[in-house]
Amino acid sequence: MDSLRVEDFNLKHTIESGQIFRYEKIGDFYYVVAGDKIIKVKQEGNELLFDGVSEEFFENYFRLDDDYKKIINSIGEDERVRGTVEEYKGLRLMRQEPFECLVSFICSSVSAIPTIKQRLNNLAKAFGRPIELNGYDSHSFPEQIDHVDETKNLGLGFRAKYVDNAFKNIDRDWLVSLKNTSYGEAKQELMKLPGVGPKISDCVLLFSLDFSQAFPVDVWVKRVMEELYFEKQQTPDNKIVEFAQEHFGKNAGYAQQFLYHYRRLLNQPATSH
DNA sequence: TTCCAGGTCGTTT
DNA sequence: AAACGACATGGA
Repeated sequence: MDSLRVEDFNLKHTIESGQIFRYEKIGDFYYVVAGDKIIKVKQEGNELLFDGVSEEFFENYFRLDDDYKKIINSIGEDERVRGTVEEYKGLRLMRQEPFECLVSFICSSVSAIPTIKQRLNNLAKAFGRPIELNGYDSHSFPEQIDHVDETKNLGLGFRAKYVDNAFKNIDRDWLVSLKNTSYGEAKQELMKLPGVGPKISDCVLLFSLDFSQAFPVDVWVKRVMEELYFEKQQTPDNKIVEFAQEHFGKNAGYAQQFLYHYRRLLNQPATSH
């Protein structure tokens, strides 16, 4: 068991804010599956205790390199966001592996989070390999999949063809190389992929490719933005993105994550996961 | 039973 | 350019 001291870090809010889906809480520990690794982690005050991955991997995955104070000061200039930052202080963006992130969010469209988690676990069970840590069993994210036909009931629905295409046709290195382009160009490139529109693109850009200005607009973000910034008037998603990036600046994506988390918990008090 | 969920696509105005 | 219905599935 390794440990790291952290400041302004809240593990619960970070893991349970809809960025990742394949995690389970058992006792005080979260078991997070990322790629072919299981990360076992719990927080005790300003200390994170973890097992299953190197310190280097851990710091990268949880973006401990972010200048958090600077980021929340910046987005907190807006008083509505400042309220959510105070309530959920320590919520961090994570840095996922791009291809796994892309497939995860292709699987996410018009679905509730428990359903998405189930789908990804089905996919891993069918095409990944067994992995284990301290008695916790799971399956790695697949390298490749066979054709996802209807007989294999993974619950993917109409997304099956998009997932199939992603595994067959996306060059992993090309995906990573989008980091070296501009936000606008990277988004355009991602949107050429079948099943990938502006929202999923922004999720991949924000959660895996370090574009912190990306501002994914799902039903919750749309709701909270219209309530707080558009006088409850229906507003097209692209107008919301445009406004947010202008209003919140280069860390708009961080503001988005606080607003999403805040608004979703308004509707689902206590129960969580 | 109906409604909704971290949307996107093809078609029609 | 914007609006609209279809698309699968599971949980409340």
